[in-house]
Amino acid sequence: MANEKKINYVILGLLNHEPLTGYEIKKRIDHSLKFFWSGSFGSIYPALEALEADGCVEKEEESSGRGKIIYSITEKGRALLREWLVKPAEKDELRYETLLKLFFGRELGREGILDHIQKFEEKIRNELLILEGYAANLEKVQDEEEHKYYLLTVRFGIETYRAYLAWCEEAKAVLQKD
Amino acid sequence: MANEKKINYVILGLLNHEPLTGYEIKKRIDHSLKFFWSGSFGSIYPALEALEADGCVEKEEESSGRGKIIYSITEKGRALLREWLVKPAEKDELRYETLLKLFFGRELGREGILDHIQKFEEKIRNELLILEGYAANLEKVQDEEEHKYYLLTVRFGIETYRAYLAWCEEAKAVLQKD
DNA sequence: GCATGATATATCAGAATGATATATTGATGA
DNA sequence: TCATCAATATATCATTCTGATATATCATGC
Repeated sequence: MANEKKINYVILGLLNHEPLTGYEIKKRIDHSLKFFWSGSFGSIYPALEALEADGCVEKEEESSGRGKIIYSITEKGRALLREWLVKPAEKDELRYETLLKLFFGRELGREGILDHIQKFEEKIRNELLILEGYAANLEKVQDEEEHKYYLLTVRFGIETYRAYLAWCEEAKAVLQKD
Repeated sequence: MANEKKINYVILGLLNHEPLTGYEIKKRIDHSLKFFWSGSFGSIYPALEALEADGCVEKEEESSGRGKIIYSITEKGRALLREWLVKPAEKDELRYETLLKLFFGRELGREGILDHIQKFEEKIRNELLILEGYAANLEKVQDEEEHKYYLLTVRFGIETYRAYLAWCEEAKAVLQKD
């Protein structure tokens, strides 16, 4: 089969912490999971419907207001989540357009490639600051057991990004010495 | 628009170095680009047909033998490649299922998470050896201008993977001290 | 001669993206 | 008071891409 709908497990994992609307799930993905996962509305909403039809999540529709739909995980959903969690990770994938352009760099030339590296470096530097902020918070507030795991993913990001920045310096040096 | 067919530029970039069949393109992606890009037959063959209809590549069909189709880039194709190369990279994305499972680690527990980290570490260790082999070769044989850029992408992989391994040690230490 | 693995092209269901459409709520400030 | 704008919220769809499968040929070793 083609990929086994990873979005389902993302949703179940997030709902396992607290009930959420589809919109809030998207926000969690874009903030907390941002550095190692992504997801769009176009996959979230249909997946929520399918999970509900399957009995893995329950919905509670707000009758008043704008009628937002709050989902929570069921015991069946939690079982499905656990089943996936114990299985070995299938795919860890890095997909960097910057590196693709760098690989074909001869056609673009030294200056163009230096531009790409420059932009990459700036983006990483900004995101590193954000990650360091997260880490500082998580190190202070260790009230929930989850935080230990959250902090480990943040630490992964920090160490990776520092390695990226070191590489940027090296790459610039290589390209600048003619 | 939904993503602008990156596979086109991968194909043009590879053909810009030498004429190739669809099958050979897939091999190049799986070996040379493996650490930062991927691509499937299901996207390569249709893309080659479309690029040919567009005049960006030319095909030469082997009349004898199994009738393999060798594609080469045209001037129009090279122009399209250059046009894309100068544009800033749109998306650099990391998508690690291992980190996703780690983030939801509370539900799985310490032992299960240590298993995932162990497997991740082994995979990275193996791939690092391969990358170091590539680097050694590329450092020796600097006969083509391309090699400078190839080496930079390999160096990126090496430094990143070393950071991953350092993180693995840290993560195991954090989880093992109860 | 024949099994096996590599080469080679092709197709397709299913998954996911990114864009767009629509409507409501809350906050700002003129 | 009320206009405006950003954030909240759900939904849909064309396009892209994956991963699997099908089919056939070529090269190699036994």
